[in-house]
Amino acid sequence: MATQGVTPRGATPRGVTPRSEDYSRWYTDVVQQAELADYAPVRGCMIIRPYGYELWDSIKIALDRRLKATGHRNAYFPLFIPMSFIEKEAEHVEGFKPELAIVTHGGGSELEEPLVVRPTSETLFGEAYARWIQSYRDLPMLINQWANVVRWEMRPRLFLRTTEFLWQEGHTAHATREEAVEETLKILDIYAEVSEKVCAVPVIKGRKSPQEKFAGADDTYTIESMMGNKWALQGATSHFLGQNFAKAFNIQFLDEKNELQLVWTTSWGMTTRTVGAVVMTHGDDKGLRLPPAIAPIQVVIVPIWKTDEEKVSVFAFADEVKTQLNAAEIRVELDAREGLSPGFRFNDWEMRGVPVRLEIGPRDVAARSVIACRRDVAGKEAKMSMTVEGLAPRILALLDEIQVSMLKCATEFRDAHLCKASNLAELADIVEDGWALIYHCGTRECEDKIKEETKASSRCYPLDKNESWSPKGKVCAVCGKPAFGKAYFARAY
RNA sequence: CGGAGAGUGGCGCAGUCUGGUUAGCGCGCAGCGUUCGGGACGCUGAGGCCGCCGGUUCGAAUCCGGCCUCUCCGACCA
Repeated sequence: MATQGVTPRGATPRGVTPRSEDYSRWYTDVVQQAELADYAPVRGCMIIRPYGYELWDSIKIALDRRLKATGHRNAYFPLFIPMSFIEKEAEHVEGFKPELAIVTHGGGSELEEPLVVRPTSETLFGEAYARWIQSYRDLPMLINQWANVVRWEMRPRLFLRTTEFLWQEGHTAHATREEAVEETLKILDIYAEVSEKVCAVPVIKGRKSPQEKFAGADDTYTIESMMGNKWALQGATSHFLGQNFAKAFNIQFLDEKNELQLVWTTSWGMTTRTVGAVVMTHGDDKGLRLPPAIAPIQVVIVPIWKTDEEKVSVFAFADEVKTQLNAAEIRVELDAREGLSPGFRFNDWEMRGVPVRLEIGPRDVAARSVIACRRDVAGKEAKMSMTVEGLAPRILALLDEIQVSMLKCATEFRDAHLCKASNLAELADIVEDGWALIYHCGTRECEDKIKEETKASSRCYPLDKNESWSPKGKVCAVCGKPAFGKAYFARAY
C-alpha cells in the first residue's frame, strides 16, 4: 500500500489514517471516504449519502420485518410536541431538558406555547394512548414508528452522535407488569439478533445501572458492543417504563372485573448509530468491511482489459456473470469505469467494504472462470478461482461464510478483551485496553469515582445466564459496599 | 460550556513572523494521447473578491481590533 508511512509533503494521502495512529480520525476518514456520510451546514448535523443510507435501509428492513412478525404495527406521530407534554413526567423532563430544540416562532409570530422538536415520543404516544385505550380488550397496544429525532448534543460524531438522527421508536402498553417486562426483553432479543445475525456485531445484553437508565424508565436494558479500539458502544435500548407515563398521561383501562387500572408501558429504539457500530466493529486500515447481509453491493465485478477486442469479450463475459448472480438475487455491481487501473479500482471497492470482488480479465474469459476475492480476509488466502458454471450457488455460500466468519472474528476479538477485576487498580488497568467485569454496588458515587479515575463508565449488568452473577454475599470491588450485581465497565462513546 | 488547533480554488496545504506588481504547490476535475492482472503517465486547460466586519497604510492573505465558523480533546448522550 502506498498509503503507509509518511505522506510526501504536499501530497494528499490516499486511503485513511491508520487505526493505530488515530482511531477517531480513522473513523471519520472511513465514513467520508467510503461515502457513507458528510458534514452538513449546521453543526452536529450530517448528510447521509446514498451508500450510507442503503446500509441503514438494510438494517431497517431486517428490524422492521422482525417487529412486524411479533405483532407490532407502524404509525407516524408528529415532529412537534407541546412543551407542557414534556414536563408531565418529572424524571423525563429532567433528563431531556438540556438537549431540547425548541420552536418559539411560527407563521411570523411568537407561539403561545413553545413546541419541542421531539427528542423521543413517549409523551405524544402517552397522550394518544390515554384516548385510545379504554378496555383490557384494547391491550396490548404495540406501535412502532420510524422517524427522525433531535437532541442538542454537545459533542457530535458522524453516525454515533448527531444532533438529528434516524431511528425507530416502539411504544407499547400492557395490562400487566409481567407482560410489559416480557415485551421489554423480547425486544432486547430482537435487537441482539439484528445486531449479531445481520450486522455481525456481537453484543452483550444487560441492564443499565440506575444512573445510566433512560429518564422516566424503571429499568433500561441495553445491547453493548465493543468497537475496534475496545471502547463500548450502546447499540440499542429497551425500556420498561413501569406506570410512570401511564400516571403522567392517565392511561387507564377497565379490566375483566370492571376495575379501572393503569397500563404498563415500554419503549425501545435502535438508531443510525448502528451504522457507526458496523464501521468500527469491522473496518480496517483499508477502509470499510461490510457483512454481506447489509452490504448495499455484495459482489462487485471488476473487468480488466488491454485491447478493444479484449474489452468486448471481457464485458460480454462479465455481463454473463452478472446476469447469473442477479438471477440468484445477489446484489451485484459491474464496475464499468474506464481509465482507472485495476489496482485503483480494487482499493476503491475495498474502501467501500464490498464483501466479494470478482476479477475478470482475458485469462478468465479463456478459462471461463473468475478470480473471487473476499474482503474479510487479508493476503493471498483472500483470492480463489471459480468456474462460471454454477457460480451463483458458490457465491451465495461464500457470502454466508463471510457473514458467519465476520461475527466470529468480532466475537473472538471482543472476548479476548473482556477481563474480570477485583479492585479499582485492576479495573483501571483493564479498561485501558478492554472491558472490566466487577462486582459493583450500583451507586452513583462509586460510578462517578470510577469514571473520574479511569474514564470508564458502567456499561451494563449482563444478563448472561451461564455466568453465576448472584451478588449474594459479595461486595463491590471498588468501594466494598454490598454488591448489586456484576457490571461491565469500559470507556464508551 | 472548559481546553487545543484551524479558516487561502472541490480536498489537503505553503505563503503571514520580516506588508510590495500576475497568490503558489500536491491531489482531484475537464479534454486529448499512451497505459491497464494491486493505488499509471504525458501534454493542454478550467477553477480563488485568501471566513466576515472595521481600522492602520501609498499599498493588506500578511499588521491591529472585533465577530463568526469548523475540527479535535473533556463534561452530556442513542
